[in-house]
Amino acid sequence: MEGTPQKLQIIYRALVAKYGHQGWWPISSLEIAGAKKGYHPQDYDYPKSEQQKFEICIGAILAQSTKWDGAKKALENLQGLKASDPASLLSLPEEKLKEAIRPAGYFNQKARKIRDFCTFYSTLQGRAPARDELLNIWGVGPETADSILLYAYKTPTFVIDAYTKRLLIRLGMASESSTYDEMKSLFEKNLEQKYEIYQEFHALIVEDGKRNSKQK
DNA sequence: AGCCAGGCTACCG
DNA sequence: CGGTAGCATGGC
Repeated sequence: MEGTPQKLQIIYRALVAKYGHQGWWPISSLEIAGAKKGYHPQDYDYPKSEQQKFEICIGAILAQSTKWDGAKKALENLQGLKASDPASLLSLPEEKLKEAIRPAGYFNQKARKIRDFCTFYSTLQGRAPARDELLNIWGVGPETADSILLYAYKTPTFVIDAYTKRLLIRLGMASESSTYDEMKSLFEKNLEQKYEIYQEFHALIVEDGKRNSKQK
């Protein structure tokens, strides 16, 4: 794979040129402060607080197979209930939790996922989770685990989602049968292993994917 | 009015 | 293993 590194770097630069720096992961407190949609372009220091870090984790679960707006509304509802930390979430009655996260869809499953995640998160005592630990949580698969590691913990692990797979197939760099880990290592082996680049690249791919699916 | 979102689990052969 | 139904809401 001689041309692969250059290919990915060229795509990356082209996407930055086309859409500009994205500033993922969106953070609700920034939106309140006036940042566009809660994004923070070219500031890679987020999350800057424990609360923001936790919000990214829950947001990653809520955003599974759903539009971000729905996940965002769910996060806002939880904040309205003052349930933005593991202990508060765990003490929330089951029905209250489901009602709050309803806009994110799959609320029965996601309620369990959030509860299980909170239980795990509480055992961390502030340390970063290992990827395998995340994957052992019910409801956390590879994309959610990598999103949490990349955006909440600044770990240089690449996130593969449906848009990424479509892009790679379109570029002839993957096939329908390519596995998650194959595609993930394609990026990780051919790019500088910097979390800033991984964060930006994934966000750009999603932006590109959304626009392409809209116009067609 | 259907289709599909920034997936994952369970269960099938 | 690979393939797929089921999960649910909301916007277009």
